[in-house]
Amino acid sequence: MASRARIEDVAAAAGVSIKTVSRVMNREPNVRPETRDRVMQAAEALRYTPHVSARSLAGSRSFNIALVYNNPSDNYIMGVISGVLDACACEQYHLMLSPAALEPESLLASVDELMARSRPDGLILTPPLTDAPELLDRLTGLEIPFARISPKQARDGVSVAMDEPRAAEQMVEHLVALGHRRIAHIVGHPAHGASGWRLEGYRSGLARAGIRFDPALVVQGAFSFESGVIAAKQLLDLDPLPTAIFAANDDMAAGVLYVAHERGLRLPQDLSVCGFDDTPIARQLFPSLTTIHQPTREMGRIVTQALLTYLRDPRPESAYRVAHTLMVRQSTGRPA
Amino acid sequence: MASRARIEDVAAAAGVSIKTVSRVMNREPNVRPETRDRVMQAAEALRYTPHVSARSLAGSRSFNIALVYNNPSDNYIMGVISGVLDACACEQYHLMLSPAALEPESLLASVDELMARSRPDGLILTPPLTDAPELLDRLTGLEIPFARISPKQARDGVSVAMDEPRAAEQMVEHLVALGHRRIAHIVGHPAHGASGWRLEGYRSGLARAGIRFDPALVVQGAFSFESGVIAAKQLLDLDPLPTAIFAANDDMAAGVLYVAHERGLRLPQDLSVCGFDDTPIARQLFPSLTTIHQPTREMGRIVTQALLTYLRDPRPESAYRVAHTLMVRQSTGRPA
DNA sequence: CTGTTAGCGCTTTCAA
DNA sequence: TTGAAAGCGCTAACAG
Repeated sequence: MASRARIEDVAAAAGVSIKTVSRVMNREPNVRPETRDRVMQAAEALRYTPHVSARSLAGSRSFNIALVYNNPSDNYIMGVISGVLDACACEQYHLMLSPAALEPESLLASVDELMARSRPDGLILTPPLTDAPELLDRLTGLEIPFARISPKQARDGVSVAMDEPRAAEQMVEHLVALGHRRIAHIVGHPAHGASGWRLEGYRSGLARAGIRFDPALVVQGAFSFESGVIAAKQLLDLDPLPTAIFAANDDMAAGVLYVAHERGLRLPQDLSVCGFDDTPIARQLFPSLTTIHQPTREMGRIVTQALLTYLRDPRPESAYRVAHTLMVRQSTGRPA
Repeated sequence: MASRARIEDVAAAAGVSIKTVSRVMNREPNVRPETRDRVMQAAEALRYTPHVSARSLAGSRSFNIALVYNNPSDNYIMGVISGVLDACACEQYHLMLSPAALEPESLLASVDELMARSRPDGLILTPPLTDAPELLDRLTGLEIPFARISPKQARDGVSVAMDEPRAAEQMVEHLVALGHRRIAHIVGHPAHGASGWRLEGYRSGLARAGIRFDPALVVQGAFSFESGVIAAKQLLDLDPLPTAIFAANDDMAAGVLYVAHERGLRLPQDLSVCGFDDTPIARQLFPSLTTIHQPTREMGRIVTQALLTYLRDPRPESAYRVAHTLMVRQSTGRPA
């Protein structure tokens, strides 16, 4: 590979000093438009790309942001990653991946390691790390900016979230409209804010339909397929059976479908099932799953844009909200 | 954050020159063990971590490797990523993600962009990019080292793969042992080497069992759920029906299950179905899917270790092989 | 609005 | 086996 053009080559070609080139490349003010154009042309002609390490060393920022995650769902993380990369591409930032443990000790250890090695300019936290108090305290202490996806507890700083209670409520409304009254709910993992919000939406959905809340119809799960299987067995041992089961995510809903099939129930005639998130599995199950679409990629993109903006110009408030969509498929229908 | 220790701090603490510290940190020879120990202790005491940008600028390597991917399966990519990160962590390398298009023009454009911005020291290619001729030619021209996961066509350089034909053959053996003779196959996407290997294994499995190859039982798919649905409909319109369908991946097998359920077939009594890859969906479908486990994380780890080794000491040959596992679950059984 | 100078923290080259 | 000096390519602080 022919050695790349350097800033001084561009400066020479444009007949200016390297500092002026630097100004243009960094979109700093105080450059005459005419000069700017000349520099831009020279840069393009030489196919000049600033050397990240040199910028980083001289400017003491790394142009890295890190995504700290601990989430069993590959689809969720890949969605977020795609969005983060979309936003990074626009601003010449790079993404560092940082899988982390949940236990405070090793979580903090891996974050310290990350800070030492990658020296990111900012972090993005995914649930449930988004609400890990030790982590938030550490980052605050380090004075490193971070952005949070779907945080349970509000704080100053950058965040993005769906209106999860409302989405869950709409799911219940959908079931009620089909004629269901005996609607069960499988709660998600307690560490995730989403579990509480979805339960909350479930309850308010029932309340709005004038259906009494029945604790026997609410079972604790953990967002995993296996936890859905266990919860489904418990719910399908009830007498009378619920006519619908609303699982707090798609994986648990898959567990419900599994048990329902094992027991020979016809879906959705004998039992309606719905999930949450709209992961690819929702389309691939039989019957295909009614669920709430969570726009993970968009969330990743928005929260990253907001973080990068924040890095330039910190403002205390920037909580973004994204829209969800109810995806009605084959797993919900009128009760027999 | 208190400013981090620099190499000169370590040098001062250990009573040596910064060059000696540099030698120790880079595991270069020509340092007395005693001196080395002293430096190591000082480094540890000061919690010294070399500044990546400074190393990169001075040493003209980036300590980045890039993963170039274009693969619809989140699980596959996340598996590989996890393995790559495992290997990177050991050697202080960083991973840059580079989603790419399949069309040669934009593929090359995004790779050029990657090279300009991240200046990776090496690349890792996933299928089907692993076999994109334009890409391989470009990288060879640039003289940038790359490693290939599951390459279709052998070349010099680093690679890792499973024995896919043998795995597919074993799957057929499993079906034959259950008593199946009329075994259909859904072929994967033509751009992937895996499609050919799995078809090859299917054919040799039949041959070894003395079963005549019947072209009517082989249908083209594309590795997607939808393509599996279409192929399944075609196969299940046959008369007589096949007693088993071997899909070249799990997503297509999910499509087969879907159609089988729609048609009221009992599984596995009326039809055995099996897939390939052992993605999470294999456990979550009903009935759970017999499949071949592909160790994506291990593949990512091995190919990265090999690439990093190659960067230090290029050798023409380093093709690694990983083991697969037949996962027998509920979707295969004796034909009625 | 533009240019000059001095580093950023490390590796390299060469000398000791 | 060790060290001194000279950059790597860029930005920051200041001067014009």
